[in-house]
This record gives sequence, structure tokens and C-alpha cells, in this order.
Amino acid sequence: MGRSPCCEKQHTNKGAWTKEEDQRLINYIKTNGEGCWRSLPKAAGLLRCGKSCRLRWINYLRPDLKRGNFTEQEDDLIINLHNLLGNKWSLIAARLPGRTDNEIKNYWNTHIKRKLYNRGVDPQTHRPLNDSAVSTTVPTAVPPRGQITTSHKNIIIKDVSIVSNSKLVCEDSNSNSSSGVSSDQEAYQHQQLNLDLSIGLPSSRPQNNKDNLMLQQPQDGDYEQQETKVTPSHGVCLCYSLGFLRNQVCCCNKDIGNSVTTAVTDNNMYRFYRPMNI
DNA sequence: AATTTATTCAACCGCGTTGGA
DNA sequence: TTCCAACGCGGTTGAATAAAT
Repeated sequence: MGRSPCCEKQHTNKGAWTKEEDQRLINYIKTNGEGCWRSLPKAAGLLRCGKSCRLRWINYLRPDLKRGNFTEQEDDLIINLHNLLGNKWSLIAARLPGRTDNEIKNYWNTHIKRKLYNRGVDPQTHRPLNDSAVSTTVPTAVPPRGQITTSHKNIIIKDVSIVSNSKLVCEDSNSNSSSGVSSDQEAYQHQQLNLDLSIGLPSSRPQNNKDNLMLQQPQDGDYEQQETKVTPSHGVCLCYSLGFLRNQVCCCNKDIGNSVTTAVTDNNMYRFYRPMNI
């Protein structure tokens, strides 16, 4: 039996889009909006599969796309987000307005990888290339960098943001001192990091509580207004709106079980840690 | 000028996830 | 609870272009 094809095989066009096809797609979406990609080609008079239409729109035709070269700030942000998220290009793209996951993925593979190699940094691990002691410096309980793991398989990572010019540094800030990294690399690894996490709880919870279970990411500049509404009745601990600053470490592992620990800095980015004893 | 090699990036493919029946 | 259509994502491909020889 096998999976059904994404679209009828009967004479659909492939390859590069023509200007006429682009215009048809643009006109259709302007009139009818996005969505229902499967039926869109027929409705728009296109001999393309829905997938192809969706991709063309998202990666090329969307009016809010930013074309042109990536800035240094965008480079840094991509590197930092990749360090945290790994190859989650759609999550990374969500933090770069006007950029698509495909564009970022291509840019990563063609530019940033090389840039990191030139800096002596492994683009996959974000560690120095000559750092052969990874397995001895990272405890086995610590997940690989770029991955977020949890024993609660239904926990949802809703959002992650990192302030530009920041980097996740989750090891001892002195640990590189004997690894032969250059001062540039060291400086690079010690930039500050701030990140916001909004985490939802397992979907097995009652539906009518759903809205109360999602932690919403605050709007920019609106951090103090965020509020958690999680019902404190199950054994889950959440940390959110946490960040690493130079010479500071995450407080996740201490005092689990107390109510709310707040760590507000003057830049308003390293804020709280809220363990929830449920 | 012709050919080869390297690079870029739009598009495709297959798989995992989701939500409705 | 199960099934399956549809969607979305990440990896890969290949055509177009640029650079090198």
C-alpha cells in the first residue's frame, strides 16, 4: 500500500517557475489567502502540485521577504540559534524576519560553515575543531549541544529567541583555557546569551485547560507582563525566560521546588526561573 | 575564447506530525 | 482508537552562474 503521492502525477510542471506561473500564484493568494495548498493549483489554474506552490510562495513570492545579503548581525544570530537549536531551520527562520528556512539553510551550508571553520569552530558542535575532549568535559547526562531534550515527550518548545551577538555558553567559562583556542575564538564563545523559552505542557491534559497550559512568549519590550497560568497540580518543572550572561550560569539546577526565583538584570533580559511543583 | 571546476540557491523528495473523520 | 489526507520540515539534487585554468 504505501504512501499516497502528494499530488496527482498527471502532467504537473516541474523545475523553474515562469513569470506567468508566479503571477497566477500571487494573484490567487492575494484574492484567497494562503492555505489549502492541495486544491490551490487547480483553483489558480496552475499545473503544479500543491507542495510546489507552497514552496514557491514561502521561499520566493511572499511580499515580506527580505532579499539580499545577510548582515553580520544576522550571521551572528544564525550561528547562535544553530548552536542552540541545531538544524531546526524553520525555528531559526522564525527569528529572522524576512528570511526563509530554505534561505538560511543554504546560507549556512555555503557561507557560515566555512566561516566557522576559518574561526576554528566545528559548525556542528560549535566547539573548537581541535577540542578532542568533548566527551570528557561534557557529562553524559547533558544532551548534545543544539538539542533540547526532555523526558516528557509531549512538552512543546513554543519559542526560542536569542538576542543578537549572543551565544549559548553552557560550560565552565574557564574550560577553554588549556584547549589552544585563539583569543578570537575565546571572545566569540564568551559573548552573552539571552533566550526566552515558552514551553507548553503535554497535550494529554484536558482540552478545556489548553489555553491555560501554554506559556506565551512576551512581545518585545513587554517581558514584565508575561504571566504563567499553569495549574500547579502535576509534576513538571518549567524554566523560562532564562539566559546566560558573562560569568553567570543557569540557575536551573538549584532550589528546584521553591516557588519563583527571580534574577533580573539591568538589561532586562535575564529574568526569571520559575520551577513549578506540580 | 574554450573548457573545466566550484559555488550558489531554487526546487524536489521523502518522512514525520497533525487533525479530522 | 485507528486511519489517512494534508501539511510542514530538513536533506538532497541539479541547473545556472562565476571563477579558474
